[in-house]
Amino acid sequence: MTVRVRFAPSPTGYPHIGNIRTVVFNWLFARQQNGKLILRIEDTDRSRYVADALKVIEDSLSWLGLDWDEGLKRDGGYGPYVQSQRLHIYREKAEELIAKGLAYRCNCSPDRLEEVREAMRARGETPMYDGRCRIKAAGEVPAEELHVIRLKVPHEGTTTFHDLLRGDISFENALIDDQVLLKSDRYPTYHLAVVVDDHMMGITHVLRGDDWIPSTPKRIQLYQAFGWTPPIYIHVPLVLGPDGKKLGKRHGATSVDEFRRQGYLPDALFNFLALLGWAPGEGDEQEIFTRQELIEKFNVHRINLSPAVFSYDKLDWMNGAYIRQMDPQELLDCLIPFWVDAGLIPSEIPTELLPTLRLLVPLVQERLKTLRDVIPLTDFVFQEIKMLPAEAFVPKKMTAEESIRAIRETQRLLSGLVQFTAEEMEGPMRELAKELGLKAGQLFGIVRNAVTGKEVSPPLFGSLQAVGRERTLRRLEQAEQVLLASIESGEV
RNA sequence: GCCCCCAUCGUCUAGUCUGGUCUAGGACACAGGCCUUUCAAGCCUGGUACAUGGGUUCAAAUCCCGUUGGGGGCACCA
Repeated sequence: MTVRVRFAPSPTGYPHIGNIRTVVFNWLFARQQNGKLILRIEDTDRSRYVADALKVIEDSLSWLGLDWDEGLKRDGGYGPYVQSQRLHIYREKAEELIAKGLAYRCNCSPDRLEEVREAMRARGETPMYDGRCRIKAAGEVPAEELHVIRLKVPHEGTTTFHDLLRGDISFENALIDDQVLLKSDRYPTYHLAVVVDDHMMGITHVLRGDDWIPSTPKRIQLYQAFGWTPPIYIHVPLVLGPDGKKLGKRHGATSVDEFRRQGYLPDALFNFLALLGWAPGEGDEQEIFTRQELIEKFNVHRINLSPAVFSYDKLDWMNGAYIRQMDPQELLDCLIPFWVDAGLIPSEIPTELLPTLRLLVPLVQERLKTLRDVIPLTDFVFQEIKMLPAEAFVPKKMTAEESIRAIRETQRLLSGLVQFTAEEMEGPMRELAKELGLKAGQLFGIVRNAVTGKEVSPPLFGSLQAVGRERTLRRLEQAEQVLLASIESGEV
């Protein structure tokens, strides 16, 4: 039997990282089993429809490398894969259940339903439909009138389903609501559509968040009403925010697109997500895996049962690890859009700028946790800096006069270099420190603070080379002016 | 309120099925050190966990029950 799994988002928002982790599991399972991943769009809620959600869903999945075999834009013979294009099927199936006496029309008003639920809540009972229309004679609620169709769930007995990871899970039928199958706008609810589609599309395994467990018995009741065999259920634990609650919009930047914009690499995010709630085990202590390794090692039976908190710290570390192992040219290509977005370089990159960019890459590579980190790390190369206050140019155990002398000697040295490169300047600068009776760190610190405008920067000489001789000398000059002014005003 | 799921370091986890090799292993984060022009990276060292009570057993992180704690669900949303 070919494994067929699906991811069925609804275009009511942008895919967030919790749902995507579940897609990662589905994808891994499908790839490993040589099965198919189907992407189906569940757009049956017209009131919450978000116009560009579909495109963002597609882009997010593609960006993460989560390709699907069938579904949206990829026909596999089971289409259409967009539920709003299958309305006639759901209507037909709902009517079929009415004909079999397993469903009924209900014209209770939303207000009345709310009253009923409220009263039950007040009595400490599980709020559900009281079945007023369930006992009406066939035809009492005319098909032409505004109404919904509900499933007639038995009041006696229990409904049990098997979860691959947790074993049998049972629910009292008396606590299962007479679920609405077809809404008054003639669109199906999730419950009807998902059962009909999963069955008709030959879905073999349903891997989804365990927040769906409580509604699964409704699904089972429907399968029984239709006389179909349910798929194998694999409920995976939820992804929690740092506060221990189900990860969602309230946790801020959780959409896949935001991770992209923040400078996370798709491979790193994928690797991280795969390890959230799953581990290879058997003594395997590896953390960084290629996709191929993940596909080979993945095992649904090893998915954890308890929810996992999403750790930005660990993701940052992993992203940094991926960045460090990148080829410099590849990293440069990834970095350029971030420089452009920050307005540091034009989108049409002048060729004379390329050597500078190439020079910068090895300087920042091991310092980046995210691609976006490159902006604060290198902005001084592309734009004018704000001079630091005089104190920044006077290291401990030094006077302003000594600093001025150090700056002047540095200027002299740098102006005299034949080639303004990191290799050319390092030796002489170390010599200079010695001559001035300074530690290398003291002299370099002054220069760093003057030229980069920061106390933390990439390696100094490469930074100077990137800034260029002319601007380096000018900034040193400005630092000197700051020092002179402070001496005059008696600050230092 | 009712129903369901879950329970090893702060976090992600290995170990649990097939009790002994676990004075509980790894990773992230944290602390200290080395390296060092800053910051990183790298290397070394350190602290921190089997929720709790009762069983079963020669022996329990591992099996059973209760308790507690956490999470989720109870729509004409998915």
